[in-house]
Order: sequence, then C-alpha cells, then structure tokens
Amino acid sequence: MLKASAHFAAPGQANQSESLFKQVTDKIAISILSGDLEAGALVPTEPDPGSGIAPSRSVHREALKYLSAKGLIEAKQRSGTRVSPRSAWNLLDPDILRWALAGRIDESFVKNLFELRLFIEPNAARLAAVRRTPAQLLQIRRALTGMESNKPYTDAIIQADLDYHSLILDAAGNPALTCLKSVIISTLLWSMRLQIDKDPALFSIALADHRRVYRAIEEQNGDQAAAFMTSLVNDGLHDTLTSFRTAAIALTQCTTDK
Amino acid sequence: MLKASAHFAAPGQANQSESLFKQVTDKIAISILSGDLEAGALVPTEPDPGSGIAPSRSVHREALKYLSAKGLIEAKQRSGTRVSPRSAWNLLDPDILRWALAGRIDESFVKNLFELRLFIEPNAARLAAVRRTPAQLLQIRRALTGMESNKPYTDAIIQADLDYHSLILDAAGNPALTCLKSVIISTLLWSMRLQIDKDPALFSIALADHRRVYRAIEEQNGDQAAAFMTSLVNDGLHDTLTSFRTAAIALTQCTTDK
DNA sequence: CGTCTCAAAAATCATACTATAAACTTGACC
DNA sequence: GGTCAAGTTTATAGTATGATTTTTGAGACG
Repeated sequence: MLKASAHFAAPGQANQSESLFKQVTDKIAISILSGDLEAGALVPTEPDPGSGIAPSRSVHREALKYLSAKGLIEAKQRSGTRVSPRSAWNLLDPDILRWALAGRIDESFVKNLFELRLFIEPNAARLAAVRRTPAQLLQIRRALTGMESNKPYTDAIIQADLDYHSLILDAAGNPALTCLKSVIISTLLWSMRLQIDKDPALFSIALADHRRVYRAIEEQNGDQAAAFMTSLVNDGLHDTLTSFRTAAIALTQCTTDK
Repeated sequence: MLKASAHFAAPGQANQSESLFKQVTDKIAISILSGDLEAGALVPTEPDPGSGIAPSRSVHREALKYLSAKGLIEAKQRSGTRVSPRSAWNLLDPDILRWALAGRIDESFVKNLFELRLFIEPNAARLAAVRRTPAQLLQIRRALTGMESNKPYTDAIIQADLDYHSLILDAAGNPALTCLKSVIISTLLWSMRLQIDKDPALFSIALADHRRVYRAIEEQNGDQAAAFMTSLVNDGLHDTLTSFRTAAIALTQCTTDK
C-alpha cells in the first residue's frame, strides 16, 4: 500500500538527517523545476562551495546522473551539462512530480494533471469492474469504508482515499496503467492538502461519488463505473480549482499588502 | 522531432564505441527486465570483474544511481542494493521500454501497451481537434503526406508514422500527455519492426485510418477524431498480434526443431 | 576547403575514510 | 528461566579526493 508520507515529505529544506545525495539532488532539481535554471542553462559539474552544502564530487556526480535519468539534464562532452527542454522531462515520474508540486504551481498545470486523470481513471474503473478479483473488490470496499468511518479531512481519510484510487488502478490488471499511479496519487494528495475550507458538503458529495463507483465495480458494470468515475474526477477538479483560486487570492493579498 | 534511431539502438551488445557507463547500465538493466535478476535479488555494488566489462567503482555506482532513478533498484544501508518489485518500475520511461522491448516479450505485455494507447490517443486526438493551431495542423498533414508518398514499410514511412502520432499528442496541448509520447512511440516502433509479412492490404487500411483521423482534426470534430483514432489503434493491435503470433510460431518451430 | 592541433569538459580510474542501521550481545528485571 | 531494553559490533552504503583518459568543438594552419 502506498504511504502518504513519502509524498508529503517536503523536499529542498536542507534537512540534516537526509543524505547528502538527496539534498543535492533535490536542490538542483527544484531549481530546474521552478524555472530558476532555464532549459539550456549550464549545470555546474562540480559542487558549488558557495551554495550552503559542499558535497564531494562523487555525490555531486551521482546526483547529476540521477537527474539525467529523469530527463532533466543532459551531459555532452566538451560542451557541458545542460538543462534539457521541458519536453524531455518525465513529468509522470514520482520524483519530478514531488519537485514540481513543491514549488509554486500555476493553474494550468493542475488542470493538465486532472485532464490526464480524466483519461486514465474512468477507463481503469471500467477495466476494474470487469477484471477485479473478489479479493480486490474487498480491498476497495475496505478503503471506501475507511473514507466513511473517519472524520472528514483527517490523515486517515486521505490515506483511505489514496488507497481507493490506487486499488482500482491495480484491479484494472494492466501494469502499464499501474505506473500512472504516481501521477494520480500525487495529484490527489496535492489537491487534498489544498482543501483549506474543508467544506463538509463538498466532502459528502465526493463520498457519494466514491460509493457509486464502488457499487458499479461490485456489479461489474464497466460503463457505469467509467461514467461515475468521470464525474468523481470532475467534481474533484472543480473543488480543487475553487480552493486553488481562494488560496491564490489570499496569496496575492499577502504579497500586495507590503 | 523524435528520431527513430534512438529507439532502434539495440542495447546490451557490448558495443565498444558506447560509453562504459552505458554498457554497465544496459547490462544490469536488461538482466533485471528480462527477469534474470528477480525482485529482491542483490545487485552487486562493486563492479564484477568476471562479467566481461570491468569498470571502476565510480562508473558502477553511477550506473546504480541511474537505475535507482528509474525505480529498478533500491539501496538500503547495511542490507544491500536490491531489485525493486515490478510495481515500482516506471514502465513508461523510454529507457525501461527500450530495455523491456529488447528482450523476449510476451503477448500480454503488448496488449497492455496497446490498451494504454487506447486510453490516451483517442482522447489526445479529441483535444488536438479542438486545440490544434494551424501550424500544428500543417505539420500533421505533412507527416500524413510522408506516409502516403513513400513505399510501404520503409524507414521514411516509419518515421512519418511516428511523427504523425507524436504531433497529435503535442497538439493536444497537455504536457502531461506529451510525456506519454515515449510509450506510444516505443510501442509503435516495436510493432512496426514486427510486421514481417508487410501486407500491402493492411497498410492501406492503416493509411485510411490515419487519413480519417487527420480529416476529423482538420474539421475540428473532436468526437470523430477520437472514434477514428480508436479504430486506428485497434487495427494496429490486431495487425501486431497477428504478426506476433506468426513470429512466435516460427520461433517455437525453431526451438522444437533440434 | 580540408586537416591538424589544442584544450575544455566529461568520463574513467584508484583508493581512501565515514556514517548508518540491522543483527548480535549483554544484562537487568519480572 | 524467560523477556525485553539498552548497548556493541560490523557489514554495507555513502562520502571524499586526486589523478588520468577520452571525446570533440573551435580556431589555427596549410
């Protein structure tokens, strides 16, 4: 089962308990994801002593290799190591999403992620309805129960919600789909952390959506599962955008209030 | 534009002109992807002198970091570096696909990839129909022309086909979707390399499918674009499975003919 | 216009030392 | 005598550093 904590961990804050490698990797990655280092910019191939942390060359080089594996940078002999164009970034990678969601996000980014969810999750629900084993159905049911039997917007609810979506993706029985789990979980988690107002009315709507999808999967009604999942995701997008705009306005007021 | 060559490059064959790093990475990765190294198995953290290539520790360690970035392995102090469970692998990563498709493939793997295409590409076509700029439309048209004006099953056709799908994904205007390009391109390329019989009848059907989708995008008819793209992918799956089974039978006969 | 040389930067090599956490040992306590 | 908690060991990943080799763009040169 996926742990929420792994996704929650705020990267970038030079936590002493984290390995040097991770600190360096996070630092460079975030400065790329945030646009601080633009595409084509040179990435220092030796540790920069003036940047707080001063790792050895080994650590620095391994960090660069790690980032190049994610498509963020590319090394070319004689010309230097440079930031790759955005198109080369693997936005669906869990690490990249972590780094991306750690910084300031623009609305279109969120919309795009939800759009992808809209393509994936209804189809996954359709497959899950047909292919799920009894054991998988039971697990999904348990996750749903977890959402019903806890106070709204608590950690237990969030975990249950993540499990719910994660299990449906698993039940679809397509490993390629399972790889998209990270996108969905990250998006979900990020949007839930945003829900500031914690409106009980919205929550009960979301809960009803989840119940409907579950029932369709239970009854092995693929089309219905897909349709209900579509509205579930759409409702989620709506709530998230509302919260996002509220948060953005609050932020704007803060910045202009100087 | 995506180059086919990058995907074609057969990994694993200790090509002397390739960097040591790449040789080591490919070697380990393939032995994982092929199932030679099972999940949970220990990966040597020091270069193995008996394995043909004998890199230094740095190179070996950087290779491991690269693989850990792909989710293939995980290092834990005091317990060793081990192969991660399949569920942690990022199957949608271009490198992973390259390694996976380099070995023996089972039918279900191909089916799963096409299933994913079936979720993504029709939706992408729908978006592209609505969002495409005139310039993007022109590019897609050019790719289509490239498919029409060359001899079937030549490199030029393959390149044009790849461009066609790639450009539609781009025209959908969702960077998250663009990241799935590698899956689609890899799947496509792999299936085209499989078309042994090169049936002209099948090709003209495929061409007609491509034309229909293009026209729908031109007319900004999203639903039609999606529907036509669905049949395009389905036809592709059908052809690929046919070729695959032929190839598999040929292979079986070879192995039993001893 | 080709080719040659030079040097910048990545890639590779070799060999240290340090930190961590899992497993083992010990010993007090019930 | 058995159980659990606190310390100790130690294998393994992580970090550090200095040197050498290979690649390749760019400018010099014929």
